[in-house]
Amino acid sequence: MQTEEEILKIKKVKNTAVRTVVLRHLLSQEKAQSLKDIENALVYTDRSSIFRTLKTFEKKKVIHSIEDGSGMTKYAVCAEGCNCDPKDLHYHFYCTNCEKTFCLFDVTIPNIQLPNNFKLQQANLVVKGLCDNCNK
Amino acid sequence: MQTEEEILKIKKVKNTAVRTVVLRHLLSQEKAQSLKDIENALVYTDRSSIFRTLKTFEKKKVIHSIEDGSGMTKYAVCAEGCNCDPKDLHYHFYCTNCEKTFCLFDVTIPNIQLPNNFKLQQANLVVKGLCDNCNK
DNA sequence: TAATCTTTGCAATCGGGTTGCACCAAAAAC
DNA sequence: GTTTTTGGTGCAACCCGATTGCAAAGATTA
Repeated sequence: MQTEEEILKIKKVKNTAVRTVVLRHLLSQEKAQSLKDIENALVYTDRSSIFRTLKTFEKKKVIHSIEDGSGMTKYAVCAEGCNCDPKDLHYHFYCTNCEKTFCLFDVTIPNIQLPNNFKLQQANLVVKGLCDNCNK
Repeated sequence: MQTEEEILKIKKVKNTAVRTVVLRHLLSQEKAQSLKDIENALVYTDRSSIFRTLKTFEKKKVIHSIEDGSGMTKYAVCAEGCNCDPKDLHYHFYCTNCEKTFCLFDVTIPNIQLPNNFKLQQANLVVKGLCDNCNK
C-alpha cells in the first residue's frame, strides 16, 4: 500500500496539506465519495479547495470520477497501474428506493464497437431499479 | 400516427392545453428534448407547468426520460406499444467536444444479468468521448 | 349554485457545481 | 537573502437545472 505522499510523487502532483487529507480520506473509504461526502468528513477544509483538488487529481490520474446514477459525481482512487482506461468497466446499479449504489463487477461488458473514428474516453453504464432488499 | 388527443386518452391522462402543446412538440422533434428545449420552443408556457407535465407524462408512460450524458434530462415520446421496458436499450454516445449526443442503435447490448432478486427499471448507458468530426 | 379537486403561472428555493478575487506560502530568479 | 513569480487556499458569490409553495383560474362533482 502506498502512502499519500508516494502516490502524489509518482503522479507528479505537488504535495499540499489539502491534497494529503483529501487523498487520505479517499483511500480510507470503501465506497467512491462525492464532493459532499468529502466535505462532511473534512469539516475544516473549504469546499472549493476540495473541488479543485479533485479536478487536479482527476487530470493527473490520481483518481477517476464515476457517474453512478445518484446525481452526484463520485470519486475513487485509481488502482495501481490504472490508466483510467475504459476497459475494465463495470455496471453500476442504483437502487431508486434505498439510493444505494452497487458495483456489478460480475456482469461482463462486451467490447463497445463504436462507429468509425469515434474515440472512447469514458463510459457510465448505470442501471436503475430495485435492489434485492427493496424488491419485496 | 396517433394524434395528441388519442395518445392522452389511451394513456388515461386528462387533456389540457399545456399537455397538448408539450406532447405535440415532443412528437414533432426528431431528438429527445430537454426541459429547456421545450421551454424555448413554447415561449408562452410556464417552465414549471412544462416540468409538471413531463412528470405526469412520465408517470403515465406517455414519455420516457433519458440521461444522455449532457447533464440535462431529455424526454421522448414512447413508441406505440412501448412499455418503457429496458429491453430495447441502446447506448448513447456523448461527444465531450461538440456536446452532441448520438444514439448508437447498431451496438448491441447483451442481457444484463442482475444479481438475484434485483429488479431492472431503467438503464442509462452513456459512452463519452470524441465523435468522428471532433476526433481529428 | 356551491363545494371540491386539478391545473396553471409566478416567484422563490434547492443543491451540485464552478469561478473571481484577495491572501498567503512555496519556489524560482535575481 | 531579498525580490519576484507561481501556485494553492478560503471566502463569497454565482450559475443553472430541477423543484416547490402558493394563490388564481379552470374543470368536475355534489
